[in-house]
Amino acid sequence: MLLLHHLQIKNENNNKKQPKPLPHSHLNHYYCTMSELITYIQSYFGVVQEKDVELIASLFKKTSIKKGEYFLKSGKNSNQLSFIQEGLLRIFVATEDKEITQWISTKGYFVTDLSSFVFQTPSRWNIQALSDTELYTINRDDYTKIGQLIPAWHELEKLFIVRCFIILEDRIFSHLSMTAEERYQFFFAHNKELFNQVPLQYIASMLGMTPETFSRIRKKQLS
Amino acid sequence: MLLLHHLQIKNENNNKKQPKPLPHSHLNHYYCTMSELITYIQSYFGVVQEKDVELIASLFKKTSIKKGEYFLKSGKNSNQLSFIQEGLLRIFVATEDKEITQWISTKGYFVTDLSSFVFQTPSRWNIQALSDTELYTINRDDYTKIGQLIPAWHELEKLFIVRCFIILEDRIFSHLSMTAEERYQFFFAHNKELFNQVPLQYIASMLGMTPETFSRIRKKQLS
DNA sequence: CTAATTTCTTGATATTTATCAAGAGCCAAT
DNA sequence: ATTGGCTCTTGATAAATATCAAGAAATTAG
Repeated sequence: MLLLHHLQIKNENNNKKQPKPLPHSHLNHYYCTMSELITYIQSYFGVVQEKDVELIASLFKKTSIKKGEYFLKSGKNSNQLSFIQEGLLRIFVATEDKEITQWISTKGYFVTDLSSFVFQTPSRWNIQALSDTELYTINRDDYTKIGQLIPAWHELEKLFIVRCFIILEDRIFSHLSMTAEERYQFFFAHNKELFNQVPLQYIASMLGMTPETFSRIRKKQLS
Repeated sequence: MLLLHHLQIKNENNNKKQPKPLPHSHLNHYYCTMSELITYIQSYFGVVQEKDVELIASLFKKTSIKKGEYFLKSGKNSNQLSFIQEGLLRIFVATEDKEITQWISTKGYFVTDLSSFVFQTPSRWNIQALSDTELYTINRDDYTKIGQLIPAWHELEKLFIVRCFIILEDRIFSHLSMTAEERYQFFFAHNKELFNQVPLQYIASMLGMTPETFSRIRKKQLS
């Protein structure tokens, strides 16, 4: 029941066909959303088996963390994958002298350290709540069960991760081909809402510039 | 037979166990090597089934392309995945005024536009041979067969792609946290050989700097 | 081997971005 | 409402990197 609201099941697309990728959205996704996932599941299985969706949904438990608390600390193993129902999480690395924000995950996205979750290695990132956050969380053992119970799951999962891979390729490309100002503009065009919700210094870091540079570019854009 | 030389099958590790990730090698891989793949297959299946390896190997056909020829042109769909037996391929984007090199794939690596290969969308990259290159190539239909014939293949494939994902995460992080000089040093430390093999301007582009900046940093390092 | 072409280096200069420092604005807790 | 602590802005300056132009070195083609 938990997730059915988000799952948006529609019994269309009766034939099993190759999933289409979403429009190629440079830079504006990272971890992927539940509705994206479901679009995949639908197009992949044809009709989503109601019982399978129920099964998957039942394995996610509602959890929450308060602003400032950590979802994951670097060095720890990640044993959970969460869907953000409401709230914001910042993924960052603390170096000697400063923090580098790798990404900010918002409502509707999945979050985990994929590396740590999959391979059970120490997490490279800290993940901290920027606001009180509600999650639907599945632990690693339960997640493994999905693969055992739904034969085509791994194939689907692969497609999902490839999409994330592509998004990262694009993000690298943005650093090879765009100036700080261009990265700002692009990101702003696709993520306006975020600018009112989180400290701008984190967005600056995520885009690879200092808060001062960010502030100056921002001023220029507003005028 | 084709690939058995590379596959380096060893009938050790008799129990099926969780594959360990390779040491976390920031920035120095992108597409992954056959031996890495096989390490995975081995640890994943426990003992590699000789017949399965034969099967996989038999689907790869030896092909070659001459220096300057294209393995893939942007806009075309990628229908092949290749293992580089010998040679060098440059993955790049041609913009109005310049070319941006996204990566250089060397002997021992797989190469394709993953996005295009998996989703059959137009390739975003050009892939061109920097030298006469020998490949073992599998087409998309045959690749699909592997998944049909070896049930655990998709799970394994997922792990492989997650590894590639992690490498990209690190590469992004290098742009958020390192200067051009630091990126040069890091890359040089891990890829010395490449500096004698390809035009340095391509490495410069790949690291996100101009050839002039690259040249000056290089001079500084040598002295 | 030689000429043509491409690649690399170097210098001068411009632009972009970072750093440091100070103050202003904004929130949140008392 | 007031205080304290963040966060953001702004200015002055420094450092990093890009651009443009020319020539040197290396490579390739004939």
